Amino acid sequence: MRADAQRNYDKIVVAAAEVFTQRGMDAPLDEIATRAGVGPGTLYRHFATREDLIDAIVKSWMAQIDAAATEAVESEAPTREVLQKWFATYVARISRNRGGPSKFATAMGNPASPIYSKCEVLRLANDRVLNRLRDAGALRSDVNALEVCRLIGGVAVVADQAELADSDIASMLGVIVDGLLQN
Amino acid sequence: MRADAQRNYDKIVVAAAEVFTQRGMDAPLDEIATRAGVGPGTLYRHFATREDLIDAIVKSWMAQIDAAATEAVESEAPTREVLQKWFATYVARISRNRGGPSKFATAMGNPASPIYSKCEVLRLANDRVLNRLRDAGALRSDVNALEVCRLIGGVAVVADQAELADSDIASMLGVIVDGLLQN
DNA sequence: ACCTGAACACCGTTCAAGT
DNA sequence: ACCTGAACACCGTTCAAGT
Repeated sequence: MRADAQRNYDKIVVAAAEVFTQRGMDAPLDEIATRAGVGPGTLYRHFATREDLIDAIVKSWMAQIDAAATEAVESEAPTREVLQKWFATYVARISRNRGGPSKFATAMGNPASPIYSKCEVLRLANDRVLNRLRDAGALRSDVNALEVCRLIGGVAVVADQAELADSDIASMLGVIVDGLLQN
Repeated sequence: MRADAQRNYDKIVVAAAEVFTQRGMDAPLDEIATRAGVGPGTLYRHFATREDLIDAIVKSWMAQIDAAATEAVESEAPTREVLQKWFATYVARISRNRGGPSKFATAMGNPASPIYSKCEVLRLANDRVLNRLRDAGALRSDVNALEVCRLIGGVAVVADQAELADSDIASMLGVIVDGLLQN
């Protein structure tokens, strides 16, 4: 990539992170271009769709998700608490920007989506945690990581749209945790 | 209301029901006005916001929800099956139009929303079913109807956005059902 | 090869003019 | 009192002209 193109690309990503944080992931792309100091055409040259831009933004979120999953896998706390904490962290991470949970929900399990690879990271992180419980014989047998991503994603979407408090999220997650454990 | 106004109101509601069914609840209002044979200003005179229009449309859905709740309350089938079937019906009803689940999720528990009264109908229907289980001692104690509306609503939103099959919805609901029953 | 910004399209919303 | 439809605003998207 040419030096000036690389510079513009970086400026757009920085501006998008700021605008998405302030106004949510459905914010006008125009505002991002303006803040980055480039024309709208330049934004479109680098990111053909809004989702391509989102993909670049959430890239940096994934390491934190993986770290949280690792912590859950290695934790020696009771299974229930481990799961509850992991889900709470998961929701918090994908809810960093308003409108974000909905983007993940739409892309989850859809290989055609520009952010599909990020959804795969989420799914694999969940899979690691679930496998740890499965080995311990604590998990119900008819459930897979994709399904769990969707269940927890649903909580995140609703919490995002209705602007729920953490305590509301926690009790909703509690129901799902209990539904996943035992028998 | 003047006779011509009433006629236009009715035409708009009929047209909206058709357009929402075909194109979802985020369809252009302009298309509804055109199909109803009225100007855009007339639509705005009768329905100040999109949600006011949605409120008029979903009004006719509520009787079906109530009927399903009554059937669940009076059913003599095992609790698990009763809950599972009730939730499946609930999701199907609020998912009749694409984009619908998200509207309910946003309005649920928000008295300022134009469709709040319809959300209350949903909540009370859920409350009736849950009380039946509570009396039987089958329900966990720390959960209320609003929370359940949100949990099931989350499933509906995700299913709607990812265009999930009924079988996928059923297994997600199964986890929640198990999480709600016993202890 | 990349950038700019004018231009177009689409759609929500308002309001002056009409009945 | 109600309706019409032109007009405006906003925003996504493209593309001819420039470097």
